[in-house]
Parts: sequence; C-alpha cells; structure tokens
Amino acid sequence: MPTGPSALPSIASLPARVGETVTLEGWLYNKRDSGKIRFLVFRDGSGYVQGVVVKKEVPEEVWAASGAVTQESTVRVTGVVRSDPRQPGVVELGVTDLSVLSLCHDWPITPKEHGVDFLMSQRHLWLRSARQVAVLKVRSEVESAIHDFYYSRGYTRVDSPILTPAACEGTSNLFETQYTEDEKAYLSQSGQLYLEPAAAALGKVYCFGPTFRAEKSKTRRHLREFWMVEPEVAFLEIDGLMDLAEEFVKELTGRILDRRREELKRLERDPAVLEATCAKPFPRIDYRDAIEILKGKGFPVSFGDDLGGDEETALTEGFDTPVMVTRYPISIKAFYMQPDPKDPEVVLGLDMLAPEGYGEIIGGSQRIHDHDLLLSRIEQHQLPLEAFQWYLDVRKYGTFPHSGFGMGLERFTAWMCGVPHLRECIPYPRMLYRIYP
RNA sequence: UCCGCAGUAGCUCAAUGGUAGAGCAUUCGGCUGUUAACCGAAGGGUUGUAGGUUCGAGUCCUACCUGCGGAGCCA
Repeated sequence: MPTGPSALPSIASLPARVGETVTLEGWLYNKRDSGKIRFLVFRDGSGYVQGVVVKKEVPEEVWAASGAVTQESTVRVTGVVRSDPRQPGVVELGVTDLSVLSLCHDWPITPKEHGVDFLMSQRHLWLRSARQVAVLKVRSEVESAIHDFYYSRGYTRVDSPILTPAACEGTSNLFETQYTEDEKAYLSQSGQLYLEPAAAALGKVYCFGPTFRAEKSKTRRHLREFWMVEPEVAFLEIDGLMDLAEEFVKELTGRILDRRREELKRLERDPAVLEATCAKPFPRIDYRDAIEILKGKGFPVSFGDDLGGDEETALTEGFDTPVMVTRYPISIKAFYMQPDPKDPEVVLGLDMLAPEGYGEIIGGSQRIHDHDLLLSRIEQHQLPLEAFQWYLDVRKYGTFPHSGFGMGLERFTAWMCGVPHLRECIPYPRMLYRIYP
C-alpha cells in the first residue's frame, strides 16, 4: 500500500485503527468549547474526525494549544482512536498531544450562510468546505470512471487540439487568440472534427478535455470553460450510439453509487433517481412525438422549434431516468449530422436529457459519411470550404458510417450531486464577467 | 445583448421619509459530551458611486458601477 508524502495515517483510515495511537496532520475544521472539555473537528482532505481534549487528561501546554487554535489553522495532533459510542461505526480521537503548526487569523468563511458573490470571490478558500470537497470528489470519480469505461472497451484516447484554426460550428462564440503575427487561433469548442479522422485510424476513440465557448450565457447551466468527453466510433449508427450513451451513463452513475455514497450523503443527495437510472431502460422519444407531447402539455411549439429549458424539463417529467430525444429537424442542427434516410426532414441526432430539470447532458449524432452530401451541407451553411478540406478527406478516402456524442462533465456531475449550479462542479469556474480567482 | 431583482458591520440580513439594529465571526468571561453547541459582555458603520427632491433620505427620483436570477445558444 503506497503512502503519501507523509507516512502519517489519513483520517479516512482511522476506522480500521481503533485502539491505536496515531499522529495526524491537517487543519482545524470546527471547534466547540465546553469549559474543561473541547471538541475539535480535524480534516485532512481524506475525511473528518472529532478530537476530544479533556483538560485534566492532557499537559497544560496541550490544553492551551487546544484553546488557542482557530478554524483552518494547521495542526499536528496525536491521540487514541476509539469508536464513538453515540454513533456506531464512527471513530473519534482522544487527543493526547496537539501542536499548532500555523495559526490561522481572520478565516473569512464562517459556519453560517454566505452569499454567492462572496463565496465565488473566495473560491480558493471555499474549496475547503465539506460540500465543495464532496462535489470535487464526485467529479474526480466521474472522470476516472469515464477513462475506465472507454479503456475497458478497447477505445484509444486521442487528445484533440485546444488551439484550432477555425470554428467547428459558427464563429460568434469563439475565444480568439493571436497565433503568429498575422494569424489568429481559436480555443476549441469541440474535439469532434479531429476525432473523426482518428476514428478512421483507430476505430474507437474518445477525447476528454477543456472546451471553450465565448457565449454570453448567464445561466446556472453554462460555463465559458468546461470539460467535455467525446467518443467517436467507426461503423456505429444512430441506434448503436443511443445504446452506447445509455450504457455509458448507467456505468458512470453506478460507479458513483458504489464508491461515493459518503459524498452523496453529505450533499443530501437522494440516491433514488440515480438507482433508477442504473436499473431501468431510458425512454427514447422521436422529436416529432416530443412536439406532440409538449403540445398536449400546453406548450406553443411546432415542428422546427428548438426545445428550451422549460420544454426539456416538461419532457422528462414523470421519468426517474434520463430521456433520449432523437431525429431533430435538419434546420436546427449542425451541418455534419446525417439526415434520416426514411425522413429527410430530420437528422440522426440525439440529445440526452437528465431528469429533475438538469437538462441536456449529452448531445450527439450519426455523422454524414457521403462526401458530396457533406460538401453540399458545408455550402448551405456558407462555411469556408478550404478550412474543411481535411474534414472532407475523411469521406474522400475510404469513408465509413460513424457516430459520436459529447457529454458535459460539469452537467453530469451537477446532476449526480443534486447541485443546482454548474459553478460548484468545477474547481475554478470561468463565467461571464468572472475570471477570479 | 435583453428582461427582472439586489447592493446597510468581516459575513448573512433587519430598519412606516424621523435616534443605523440582530445573528454569526472576532476579543474577554462562564460551562466535563458538544454536533452550525450554549450563556454573558465588548469592539466593529462615509448605508455601492455621483447628483437631486425634502425641515429631515438607508428609505423617494435620475444616472452610473457591481453582483444575482432568467432568456437566446448549447454540454
């Protein structure tokens, strides 16, 4: 079992050490003082443990240190691990020695409520709070599960570039940067176009990295910098893509339920919906049927309209799993999506909507594999042909049907955690008018 | 960009146009089983900025700044 940089045991390991005397290093999370007995809650990143300091049982200087120590001071503490008779399965530390390594003054984040503006300005410190720690652990678990999912199925990870010469879709929401003296570059909005040639090389590929959208979005479901995982699979068509998306979401959700129960509990996340997601098939609804359902619910929508947040929430009502909507009108979707041969007004696209109002977590499609059809779509969208010549080459040299999707890591994490706003689901959120810290 | 809401102590919020207040945090005191511990005391303010109305403005009006929520777009 490898140890960290310090050979000291972690708080997380204490339940297996009942009866032992251990020394820990960490921070003071909270303190309750009751005359001749003090309760100090320590944290070290792996967990939390309550230390009990009794005046007549410790040397005078240890008692003094336990009184002087403040929230977020760094400490080295020694004590006996014992089960807490009031909470079975939980341990506490009978403190025998305590030294303050660094006394913390004026810690700004108190145990009471704070406003969003204040917390966001203190994001680097806010990260230490129990709720943020839990969310970041879930996020990390999701990231790890993503790699495990694809690796175990024979996918090759292909890192797509972050600096790109032109837009994938439109140019109004790109971050621009100077590449050379007379050439611009743009931060990537998607790795998809680069994955398609890679799928011709490796068959099954995926990329996972940061994505940048300079949209003027100011909602809880948008970030300007977010992480997206994108699989792209050769010879996979729309029905197989839907199977892949469902299997993917089921596996990630199951992984969180298996390994992050503690964090879900701390976040007061009811696991019922996540358990249903693992157990039940996801409904698959054609866009045309979705429009009829929405009309029945009183929405003034007709064929050709895109679905807004309220419509998405209405469609998922009554389901405790994600819902997949397919076959959107060709007019509202990207140029590269494959038209349905049986219904040329729609494309073989797929959106997966999370339940409970969390909205779109996956968007994907079968791609156009016919060279001339793709060429005509590029022309219809008035995209610069020379910029897409390499993309057309995928169809020119041994073309093949293929499909892929993108899943937003923060949106998925937000849904897992039951956290309403994406800003808590990434360590340092980048939002409109906010790039500090 | 558009629509709506807000800005008062370090933080979260009160205050009919008439003496600027509470809780938490901080400091001091009390308490041997606390769980956002509790009890007592103290310090802490140019009410976002600039102008205006009024005998009198935190409160009403105008402009600006900052933030929040939502829309469009999307993951």
